[in-house]
Amino acid sequence: MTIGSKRILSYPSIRRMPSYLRVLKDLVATDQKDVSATFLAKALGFEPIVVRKDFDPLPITGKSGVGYDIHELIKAIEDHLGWNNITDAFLVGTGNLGSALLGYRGFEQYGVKIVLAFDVDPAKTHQTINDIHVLPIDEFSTMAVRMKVQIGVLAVPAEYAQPIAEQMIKAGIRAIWNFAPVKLVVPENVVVQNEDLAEGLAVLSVKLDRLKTQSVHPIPGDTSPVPENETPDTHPVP
Amino acid sequence: MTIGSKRILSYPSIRRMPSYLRVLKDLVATDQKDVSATFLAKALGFEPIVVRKDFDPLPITGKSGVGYDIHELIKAIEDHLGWNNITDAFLVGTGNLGSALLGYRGFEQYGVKIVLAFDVDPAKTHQTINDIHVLPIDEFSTMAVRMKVQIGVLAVPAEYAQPIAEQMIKAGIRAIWNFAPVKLVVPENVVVQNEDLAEGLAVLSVKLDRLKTQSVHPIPGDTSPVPENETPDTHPVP
DNA sequence: TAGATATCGATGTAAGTATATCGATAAAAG
DNA sequence: CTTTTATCGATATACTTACATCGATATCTA
Ligand SMILES: NC(=O)c1ccc[n+]([C@@H]2O[C@H](COP(=O)([O-])OP(=O)(O)OC[C@H]3O[C@@H](n4cnc5c(N)ncnc54)[C@H](O)[C@@H]3O)[C@@H](O)[C@H]2O)c1
Ligand SMILES: NC(=O)c1ccc[n+]([C@@H]2O[C@H](COP(=O)([O-])OP(=O)(O)OC[C@H]3O[C@@H](n4cnc5c(N)ncnc54)[C@H](O)[C@@H]3O)[C@@H](O)[C@H]2O)c1
Repeated sequence: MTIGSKRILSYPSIRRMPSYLRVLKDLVATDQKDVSATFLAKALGFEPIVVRKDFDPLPITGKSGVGYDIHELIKAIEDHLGWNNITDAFLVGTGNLGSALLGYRGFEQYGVKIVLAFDVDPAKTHQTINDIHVLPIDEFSTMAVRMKVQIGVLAVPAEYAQPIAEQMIKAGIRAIWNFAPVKLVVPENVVVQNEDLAEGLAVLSVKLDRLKTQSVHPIPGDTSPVPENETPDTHPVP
Repeated sequence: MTIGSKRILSYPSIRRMPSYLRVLKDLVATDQKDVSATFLAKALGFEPIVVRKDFDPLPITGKSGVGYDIHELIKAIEDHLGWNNITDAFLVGTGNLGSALLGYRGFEQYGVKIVLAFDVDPAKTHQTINDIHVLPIDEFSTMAVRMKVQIGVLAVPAEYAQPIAEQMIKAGIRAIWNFAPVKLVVPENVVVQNEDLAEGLAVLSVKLDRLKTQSVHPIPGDTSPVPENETPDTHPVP
């Protein structure tokens, strides 16, 4: 059973990688050279076993009794996610959410940089938000083709999401980060990642409900102070 | 094996519920009375089996050859999620993301209404965003206690997330929707839902990478037009 | 140097999800 | 009224993910 040894991260693993990166990058400032799975687990609220499993497919190896080399680990993760060289992205829809995204400097840490934005509303175009120019949507295709941009961020109202997605794809976009609560219909050679905030809200509601109903039967001699409470995410390979 | 029949939705199911709700509410406008799992599956890109499994724990039943009663289904979902009577929430941090969330009218559809916001920056307080008042953070506790608010939305910079969370909890907050990329340490009787956009970005990166490398070996006689491309989320009960 | 402690990596188990199959039922079509 | 089609619901299977155990190895301490 050694055929094609598993060098592919599962989606749950992939989702945890940004968290690891954050902690690891904080550690770089320290004089530490190595970090243990136990340490990362505690910092992030996972189980140490999960951490080691997550790193298992990466082309690195930890040392017993020591842990993983921090720099090696960071490099391995960034390599796997393709975050070493930052990829340019275009954003469409500079409304509430779109301009929040533009105002966020954090994405560059994750390999993506929004370099141009577009909107249909003349009141919003021909200005800059956080140093990013906002152009009329008509110029999207020209610019996308010229700059060979492959990632598009979709932050328009639901009813315009599909047509804008199609326009993106025609202009060469291969990956769409979709914030509109709509299932986009796209060709096979285009990937979509839907970001639906309502999912998290639904989970929160249910957790709160279940918390209340279960606390009707309180744990006998328990007044422990500071545990945790997380909700993860998983998924099979499409 | 009928002891305590499974009336509990899995987390993946819970995450799909908002999508169902959206489609169902659109259907209400129609004159349709029933909807089949097949229809919902097609509309959302799931498998019909998944849809039926998702509805199985709900206290409703579909009719063979017909489907589910739309109104019954909506009610069952909203009941389960506790979204029938809207719950008030407070938001802290009216920066880029926070004000985007305030500008969004959609959350009420999911049982949560942000009724007050708070910030530490005097330049941002004592104004309204989308008709929601922004107060100084010092007033949080008083207002939370007075209004018996149980849900807090955290949209402050990472370094302030933990202290603000603690302040929320002292004021009676039981559920925190956390947008800061930080693991919050909270007591057992408080639930946290972390919303980490980087997760989705990580998934998108990998999907794009895998798309490119696999397309080196194109599927032989395949030029099918409009398939799909989704990435779901799952998780075990804490 | 010897012993205690921490940690990895491999292997195995359990839990949770997704998917397939099939009989029964309801509506529509002939 | 009979046949066809669509659909649910139950059961079974496969797959993915999380979790547990244990031996081996490295570091630290006495
Ligand atoms: N704001 C939030 O917190 C939030 C939360 C969850 C989901 N969403 C989703 O994100 C999307 C955007 O939300 P928002 O609150 O920013 O809405 P918004 O109305 O504030 O912004 C939408 C922007 O898209 C622009 N636009 C409209 N049609 C366009 C077109 N054809 N081409 C280019 N630009 C166009 C508008 O001019 C506007 O600037 C929506 O689909 C919404 O459902 C938003
Ligand atoms: N903007 C995005 O697109 C985005 C994306 C992902 C994650 N986030 C996360 O969301 C959080 C907010 O991001 P942002 O872009 O809105 O940042 P921001 O700096 O624009 O806004 C932060 C707000 O919090 C306020 N604040 C600071 N300390 C406070 C305190 N002690 N009490 C009350 N208010 C306080 C500030 O005054 C400011 O208004 C951050 O943790 C960020 O990492 C943002």
